[in-house]
Amino acid sequence: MQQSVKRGKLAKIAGCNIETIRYYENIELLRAVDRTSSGHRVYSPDDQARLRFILRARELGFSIAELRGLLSLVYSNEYTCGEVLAVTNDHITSIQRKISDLKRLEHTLSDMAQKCDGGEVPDCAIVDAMFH
Amino acid sequence: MQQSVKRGKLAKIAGCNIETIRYYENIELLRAVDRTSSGHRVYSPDDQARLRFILRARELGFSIAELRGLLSLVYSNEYTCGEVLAVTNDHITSIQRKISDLKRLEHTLSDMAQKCDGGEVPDCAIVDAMFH
DNA sequence: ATACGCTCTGTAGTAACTACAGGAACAAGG
DNA sequence: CCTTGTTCCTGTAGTTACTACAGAGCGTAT
Repeated sequence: MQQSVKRGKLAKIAGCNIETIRYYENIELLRAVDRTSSGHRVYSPDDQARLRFILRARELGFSIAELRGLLSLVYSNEYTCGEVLAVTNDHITSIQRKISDLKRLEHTLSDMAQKCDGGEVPDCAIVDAMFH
Repeated sequence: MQQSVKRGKLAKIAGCNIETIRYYENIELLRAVDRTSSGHRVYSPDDQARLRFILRARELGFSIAELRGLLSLVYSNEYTCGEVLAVTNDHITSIQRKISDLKRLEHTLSDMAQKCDGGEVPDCAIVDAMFH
């Protein structure tokens, strides 16, 4: 009971929106935590750690589906370093793919922008390119 | 009437899902096109060009909000090259920001993965890092 | 005439939250 | 003890850009 907090305070210390916590409970990323007699949620230090883990993984771009896999590994108390590494490497690959897609996009757009003189006339290489 | 098509065929030649076209009509990116007497939509070559423009801009990563601005410029018949270039440059900037965010993420993850030996033991640098 | 495929409509689902409304509970001041 | 203000509860709807489905009507080929 020492470091228990309610939802508002947890949101503040964890650095997320208060509604996000309820959302994570709804989709069962967080367990249905203990309540006071009047129904207010009470988060133990363990609950707080799990939320921090979730938020950190989300910051690192893991989807909630990926995260579910990660959490069940970690909380099974039977995970191996290799299993976690595999999930992480998959994720790195998908980030690299996104980066190269965006770079290609940037190139295309920069090329288009360069052909455009930015003048006052309604004859624009960008528009032409978009119409093909 | 020469090159008019219905929704299914338009989707096929434009390379999008048939429902996407109706969606664009709902949100008023595409106008409510002419109908046959029985209510089937009929797309003129102009309608087809506008759809291609929209799909191409979406491929280039313009959001629908940005696209709306672009379309009203282009279809006002009063746009200048400079105006289009400004929208495009904003968009390039936002893509560059996304790229650098993703690169930072990739670095963090790669660092974590490198510290992890991928072994069979349940003691993982990645998990440690996620718990802080 | 019948079968098959395309089109119509409205509605609900996707991801990952965020926001709001209406009501109960808690904490502090007078 | 009462009032006020903040926090909490619930359910529901909105966000972005689509996609999917159900049930009905229409078009065409045999």
